[in-house]
Amino acid sequence: MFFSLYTKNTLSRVPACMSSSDPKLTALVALEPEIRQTQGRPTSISREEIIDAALALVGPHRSVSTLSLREVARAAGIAPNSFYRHFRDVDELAIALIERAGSTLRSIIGEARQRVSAERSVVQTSMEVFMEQLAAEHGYLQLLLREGKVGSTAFKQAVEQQLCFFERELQTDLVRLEQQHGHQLYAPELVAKAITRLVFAMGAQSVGEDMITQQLSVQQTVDMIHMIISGARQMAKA
Amino acid sequence: MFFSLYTKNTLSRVPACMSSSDPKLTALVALEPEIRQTQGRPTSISREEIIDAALALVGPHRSVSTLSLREVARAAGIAPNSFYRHFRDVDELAIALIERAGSTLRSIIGEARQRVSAERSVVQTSMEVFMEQLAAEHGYLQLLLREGKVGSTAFKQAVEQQLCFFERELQTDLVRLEQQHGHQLYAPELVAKAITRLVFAMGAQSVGEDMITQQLSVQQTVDMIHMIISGARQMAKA
DNA sequence: TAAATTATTATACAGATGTATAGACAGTTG
DNA sequence: CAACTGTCTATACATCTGTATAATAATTTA
Repeated sequence: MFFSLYTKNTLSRVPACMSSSDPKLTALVALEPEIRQTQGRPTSISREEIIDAALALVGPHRSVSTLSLREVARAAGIAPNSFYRHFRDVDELAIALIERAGSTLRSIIGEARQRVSAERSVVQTSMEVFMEQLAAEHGYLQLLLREGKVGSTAFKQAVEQQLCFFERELQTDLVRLEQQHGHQLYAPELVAKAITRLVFAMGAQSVGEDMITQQLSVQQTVDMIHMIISGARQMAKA
Repeated sequence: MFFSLYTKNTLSRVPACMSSSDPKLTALVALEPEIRQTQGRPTSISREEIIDAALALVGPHRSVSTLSLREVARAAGIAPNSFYRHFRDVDELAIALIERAGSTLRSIIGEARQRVSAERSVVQTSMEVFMEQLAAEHGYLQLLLREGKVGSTAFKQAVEQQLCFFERELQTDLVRLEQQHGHQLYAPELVAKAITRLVFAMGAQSVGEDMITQQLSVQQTVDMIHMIISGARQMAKA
């Protein structure tokens, strides 16, 4: 009787709604054949499950580029060679990981935007969403922050795209709120960019720290943001 | 006749003046015995030369954590086991790399600060120095930016410490200059921190970009810094 | 001179890695 | 039923890794 050495382990799945729908983003990575094969043995494991396994392997600190093919295959419960049926190499897996992290965060941010539309402070809400995602166990944000610095140009572009998305949303919200309060901002696109970068930098620093240290970072960041906004108002008057 | 397999390759040295002199910093890494051994065979290769070799290996993108002991030893022209005479493992080497990058950059910036004492803008000069270093072929700045995001907790702490040094020096400069101009800053330590993080974030983004894109980033960053300072002045009045 | 001490070396070994090869499995199509 | 086809597995191999061991080289000390 046949007994496989590779037993598939159970891994947490992400909801299907989190899959990418952005044409530019999916164009970056190698497409998975959408059409099911009409002949031959069906795949026992999906591309997504390998991504899940890899995602579980890269902890809060580890870089995707340090993943080995055998390691991922082991975690996914398949033979090392079966990996090739889904990805050309580990780099292709890494791109897929980034793509998924980006698209997932997009959908999350989309939901968060509706919270902002209430009377709550943009700054406060944005920070909350950011810290939530930073602390989230799936680690998508941490992955983005990490690979943007290390990986190839493709990695960095993927991260940069996400940051620009943040900025654009923040800018429109800022302009709207300032008008409501009778203020005006100097170079609102720069304000949004400064805030975004600052938040990401401060967030990346405080990852893995204890609760009170994180809260201190949040408070510091909020103060910094107030400086920026106050300065931008001042410069608009001049 | 004896013939060594490992031939020492020539590598660019850095001036001796760039070695660290900060007590807190050297306490972090394993101390190199300052006192020359009174007995036994002298070391044929110095700790610094191994660091040079490793620095040459990690290019603009590669992370220090991907270096292998044998690889470094090969590049330094020594036997793999000789590595242990200088470092416990590769992680310790990595810390030393970060430490050197930080101390080197601070000495460079220290020199640049004297340029500032003329009538030129602090902000403008600081940014110029920063971008110079980002483009410099030794890659110290890129190393700092990279390892802060990727490596283990020890790496991150080492980078964090370097950033704190930057902040402290910037803070004293800011306070002094503001007093000279009859201004006052709200929470100068926060101002210094915000500027430092922002500059590093913007710099990390524009690394590898073309000249005009980089110059745009510089201008944007300068504007951002002006916002922060203007805001901090405003908040000091209130 | 010889002894002591330390740095460095060559050799070796167990484990991990990427991948090539050939065959076993599970479906579809005739 | 028997081909066909694509997926998976087991095995194997060359390479690289970190490190243990023992021997050698170079210097100081007695």
